[in-house]
Amino acid sequence: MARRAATKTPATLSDLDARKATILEAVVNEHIDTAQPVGSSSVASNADLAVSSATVRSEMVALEREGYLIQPHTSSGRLPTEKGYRYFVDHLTSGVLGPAQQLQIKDFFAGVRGEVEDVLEQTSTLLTQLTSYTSVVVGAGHSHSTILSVQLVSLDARHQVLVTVFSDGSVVKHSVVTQFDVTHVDVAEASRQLHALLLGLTIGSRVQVPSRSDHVASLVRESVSLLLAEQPTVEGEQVFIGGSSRVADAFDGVETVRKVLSILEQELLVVSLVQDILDQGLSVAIGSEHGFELLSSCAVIVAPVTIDGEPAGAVGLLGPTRMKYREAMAAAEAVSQQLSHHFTGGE
Amino acid sequence: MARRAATKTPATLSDLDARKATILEAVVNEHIDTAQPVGSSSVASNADLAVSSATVRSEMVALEREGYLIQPHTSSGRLPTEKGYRYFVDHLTSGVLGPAQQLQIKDFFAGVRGEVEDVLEQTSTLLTQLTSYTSVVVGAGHSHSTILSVQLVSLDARHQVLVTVFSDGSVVKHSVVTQFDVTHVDVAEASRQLHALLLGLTIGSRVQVPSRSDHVASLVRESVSLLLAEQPTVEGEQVFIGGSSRVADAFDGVETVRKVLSILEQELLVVSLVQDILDQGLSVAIGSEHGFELLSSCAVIVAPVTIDGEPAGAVGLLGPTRMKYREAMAAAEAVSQQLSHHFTGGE
DNA sequence: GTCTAGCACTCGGTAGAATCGAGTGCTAAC
DNA sequence: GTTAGCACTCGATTCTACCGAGTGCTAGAC
Repeated sequence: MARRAATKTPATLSDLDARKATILEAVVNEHIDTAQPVGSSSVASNADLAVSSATVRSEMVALEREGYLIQPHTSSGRLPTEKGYRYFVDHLTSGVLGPAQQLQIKDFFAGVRGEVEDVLEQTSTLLTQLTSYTSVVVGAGHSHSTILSVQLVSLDARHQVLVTVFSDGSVVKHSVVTQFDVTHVDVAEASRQLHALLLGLTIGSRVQVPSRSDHVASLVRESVSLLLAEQPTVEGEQVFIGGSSRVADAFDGVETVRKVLSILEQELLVVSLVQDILDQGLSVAIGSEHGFELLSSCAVIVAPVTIDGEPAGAVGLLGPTRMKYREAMAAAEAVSQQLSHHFTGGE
Repeated sequence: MARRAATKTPATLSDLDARKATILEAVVNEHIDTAQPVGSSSVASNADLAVSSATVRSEMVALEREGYLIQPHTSSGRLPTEKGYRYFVDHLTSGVLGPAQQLQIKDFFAGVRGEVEDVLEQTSTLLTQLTSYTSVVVGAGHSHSTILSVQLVSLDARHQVLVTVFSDGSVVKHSVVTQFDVTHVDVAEASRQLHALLLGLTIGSRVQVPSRSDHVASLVRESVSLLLAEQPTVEGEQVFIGGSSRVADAFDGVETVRKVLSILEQELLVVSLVQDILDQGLSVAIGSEHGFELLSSCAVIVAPVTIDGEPAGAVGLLGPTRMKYREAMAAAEAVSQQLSHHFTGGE
């Protein structure tokens, strides 16, 4: 699934002379603005190259031959191809946010507080407000965190709640149901044993459980298996999606909207999408560059979040391939940095 | 916000003679099927009334005068109005699910297990699969539950996690940040005091906190205020929305899709929407019957979930006003009953 | 009286023709 | 290498005619 762009791009992409590059950039910019095919004359007048439309046209023919542009039909303007967008993005002078947006980010992180989950969720709202695109915030799971505390609480004779606190501050709950009645004393004892047994371990650890057949031992065995059996890779990862209504006006076809929404519904897919892109070392995935067929008309921007230098999640933006890369990338960048700083500095 | 339908309906709605009722029903049924205006001839042939289209026409004129139907323009077929749908729904012979769907529900509840949250989330997926509409599952908050256990866990010198277990099995986490370094001993002592202080209380209770100025007392005060200050009405309520991509094909206009999605994004709104409808004693809210302007082209079906006879949440379905009421209501009904049973019987 | 067959009428939707114009490719001249 | 000029293409728009589904009305049948 991870196969494209990273390998192919450098070789093929950097061989555009200055004028071609300027023209390509102008086409992309205008198309992003207007959503229409771009003609040679508007490029000629628009860009700061002092050449006529005829010259632009012949250059466009070349750009089309090289795969950066396409014509929807003979004698219409040109559109950027995926490759065209890729070149554009790779050669983007990193954008600067407007002062209003900078202020908005600053205010947000100055004022935000509360639980990690709430901060992440509000961050996704912030990103959507900043960019008008659908945003994704992924918080890393606690797979590497150690267990700080384990407690078993009795609801009634056959129902207990297993509460685990991890060193990253996350709390996980498991329901334990027994086939036999247990007393408060049993639960307290099991709780004590579990705490002693699991303290300092991570999810996925193996541990020696008591093999006795009494109630306490059963409780302990059951609890341990519930807790340690979790998939260490994905469990505990948190996804917050903001502004999914924006897909409705980012894409024209109802069918496209449906496809994109159906992906967004599956949080695990979204996590792996973001992770995939990060793994490829990209900050933008355009069209088919990520492996998701259904998102072929989308571009995804990601920016990693770190805590104390350790990867701890990511923020992302999802829009049409003709999204406003410069602004969106700047926003994602700024927010991910602030978020990293927020969690690193002191919560 | 709760004003309509319940009061007005009985007087105005029940005065349709059998033939008008049959015609109205036929119009609604066909429109739901085809999404097109319905003409007199198809009604005449379709329904089991043995009259000509001309007779149907004159009846339709009457139905239009009384507000059950409208003509989009002169000389086209008729559409049901909100009032027409309301009559249709009120006189609906309660539908029966197909055997395949019954089996699907049965299998689902036979196989489902795990945390309450997971069950509710999967239930929303089930509802969407059954009906092809967007589904909503609301789990009641723990506002009336008592506190079973409170525990303060130290992350580092200035960060603690407050973990509270409620009698309904829910677990709530709060982060506590201090301006001063605290020792493990302090935390343990504060934890002990909190447990003693809060055991058996509910959210919103008032409690006497120590007024001393030492670290332990500060920790206790801070924790208590975090925990008890929560809004007892909405906090802790869980919302699971399934199949939001279905709105894309349930409505035609992009603008409508956008509006509906933007509502679904705001979970608190969804909760209050569902709650409103339940409070009105309705099981279906059509068009403007719920107070939400943006959802005026939607119908919402709700069915309450109870645990041991106590209200504990609801399931809902959201679709276009021309949704398949009979099937959708039957599905919501069946699922809510099974869900109630699932949580009542034994988790 | 109630129902229905018949008929003139309305009006949205569709198909085709004409037209427009943005944009192209090509070529000859600079 | 660049550009002005020009014929050409083809989607989009407009206009017209027309079809047909569906209506409302009325006169006659039951």
